[in-house]
Amino acid sequence: MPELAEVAYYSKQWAPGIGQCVSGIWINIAARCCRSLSQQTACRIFEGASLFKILTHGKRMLFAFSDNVWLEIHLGMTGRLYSRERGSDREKHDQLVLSLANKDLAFNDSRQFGKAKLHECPDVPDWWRALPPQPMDSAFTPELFASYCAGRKRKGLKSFLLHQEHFPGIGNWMADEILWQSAIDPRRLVGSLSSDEGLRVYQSIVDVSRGAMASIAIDYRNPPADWLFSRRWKPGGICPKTHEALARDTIGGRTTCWSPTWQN
DNA sequence: AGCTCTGTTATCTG
DNA sequence: ACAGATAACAGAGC
Repeated sequence: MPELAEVAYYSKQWAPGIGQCVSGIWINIAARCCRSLSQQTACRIFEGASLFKILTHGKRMLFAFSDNVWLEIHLGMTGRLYSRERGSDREKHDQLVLSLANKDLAFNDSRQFGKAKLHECPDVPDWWRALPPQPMDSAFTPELFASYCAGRKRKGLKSFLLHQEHFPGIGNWMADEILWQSAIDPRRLVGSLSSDEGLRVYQSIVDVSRGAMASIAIDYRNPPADWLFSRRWKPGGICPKTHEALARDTIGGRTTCWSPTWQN
């Protein structure tokens, strides 16, 4: 489920815990997504620590606690975060629950493809600072995009857009949306783009990222109704541009939805 | 019963 | 070196 804006949305679900002290922690230690944690270490590290800041970057989340504690969470395919009343029953597929003064903060992940990891350091970890600009940031410029393209000319466009080192937060539906909005066939190679087409893709990356942040990230409301978004999920969808049937196929190893005559 | 899936990683092949 | 295909992870939904 979670791409850029979904991750931002879920990260905020833990905001009710800001300013509160950790009084207990439960870990599903058998779960793959918690394999780097130990109950004992977590209890020691979180002793007396309080949550004070929530950071997100692409599909990554970082929760800052006092006492040099940082909890990194990646939601994988099915991860979600919840805030519940203190003492609520654990739910199916809960993997980690932090008990605070009056809230329980839960990381729930049915498929366990996500990841929870602890860091101990006085300030924001170096690797976090070194992450590339997010696609909605002003530092994500046409020149930066062009430099990414320059090194990947023989790469398929669809899988290129899914590269987190270049486009942090972009996932499968966003990549399809970007190519649909820029009217480019997802089967094209990066090196085949004209400079005008490259600029269109760049602009759509920015527009889709900002549009998702302005809708999904706020309250999980859908992006604008004229996006591909609402039509892409099931076979039989109709392209809002051409009113013709959308195509579905596996491109770059991922299910891809596009509009054959609109995108070329 | 069998197939799919908004993610990532390792491995094999060309 | 690069790029694509495939499998693996583990569960839910259709």
